[in-house]
Amino acid sequence: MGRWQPDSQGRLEQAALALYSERGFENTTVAEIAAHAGLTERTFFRHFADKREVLFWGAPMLEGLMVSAVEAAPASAAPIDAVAAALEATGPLLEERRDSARQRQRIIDANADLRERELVKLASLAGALAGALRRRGVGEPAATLTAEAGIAVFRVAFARWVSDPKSRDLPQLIRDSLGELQAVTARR
Amino acid sequence: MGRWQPDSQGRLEQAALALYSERGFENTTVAEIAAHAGLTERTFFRHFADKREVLFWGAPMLEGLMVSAVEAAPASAAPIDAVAAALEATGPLLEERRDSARQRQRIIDANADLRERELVKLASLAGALAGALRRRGVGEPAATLTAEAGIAVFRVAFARWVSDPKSRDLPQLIRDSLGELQAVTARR
DNA sequence: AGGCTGATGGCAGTCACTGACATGGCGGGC
DNA sequence: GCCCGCCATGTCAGTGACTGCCATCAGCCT
Repeated sequence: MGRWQPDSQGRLEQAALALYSERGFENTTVAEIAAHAGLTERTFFRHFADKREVLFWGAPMLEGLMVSAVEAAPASAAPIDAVAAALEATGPLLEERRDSARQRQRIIDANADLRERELVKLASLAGALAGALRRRGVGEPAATLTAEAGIAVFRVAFARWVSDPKSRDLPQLIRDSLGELQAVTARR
Repeated sequence: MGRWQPDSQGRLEQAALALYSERGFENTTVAEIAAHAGLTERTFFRHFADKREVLFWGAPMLEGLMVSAVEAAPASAAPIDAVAAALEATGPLLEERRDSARQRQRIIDANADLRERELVKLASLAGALAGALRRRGVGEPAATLTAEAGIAVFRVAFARWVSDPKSRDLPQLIRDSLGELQAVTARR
């Protein structure tokens, strides 16, 4: 038997989610999270850069998924369609974790600091998408604008998917939202 | 003569800008800012909610300006055109303060926490624009998508305006960026 | 004159986060 | 089979952002 219990990071994450849900993010101290995981405060900060980051553990994976999807899109695809494919590519991953996504979103929505951090992650996603587009030869500011518009579509679709318990699946909501964006930005 | 020097808030702001510029946001303590303004740390927090907020003092004014412009747009204007008018309406205000806008942006760009707060302010702008659109009868998700797309356009245009010392004026950059967005999101 | 107000000071406390150093199983090399 | 270095964790002291509470006191109002 090892000197330490296994999966410290996972235990910290579980403890944090439970406490944030029960008493709210602000009313939970890092020391409490660590104690519930059988660890110390100092160890928490070795696994997570700060108290908020526990909730955004999966962001880099999502980012990688989207970037791969842009890269996998046929060279003939228009930038906006490559981005649409990237957004839809997150469908299976998220559908599979719909319940935990919903719990996580409740926690985030209840606290301004967490909403702030969420914006950073979405901005990072937009930056990664824009970079992937530039690697396809898309220039600036087209790459940034396409990526930002895509993230706006994703936000709208994701919000609906999370809030409505019997909404359609995420890729369909993404396609719908993209259609709305195109209708709304169309030149007359 | 009053018991206190006048314009505490202004003195705090000036001291903060100077110190953030000289030694960076992270290497400046609130106590130092307060001391430079001839006040105490406690008073700083009576004027600004937190250490970052000093730099985002003008955001509510910008928000009000944009909302008024949406309200002033003719009822016949399409949502995207009302938003475009709102973005362009910030031109005079910002052109007038181009130098301080540039200094402020250098400070923000140099620090992750400040970039994070900037995202909050932009999201707040988007929310206010979306609300103004809904009051014009625009439904959801069209209102949110139009507002978010507009803010993306503003970000791109503002970044160019700030970074390029001899760029065209802001309203023109906004019109150009909007044109690019429309080109990039157009249905084939 | 007396009392009220509003901006500020002073102070103690909490908590997020950091750096430096100690500890001790475990796995690898010999 | 023993030693040694690694590495995850513990321990501790410190800094700095932010808050609540109460004191102060010039100016204003009555």
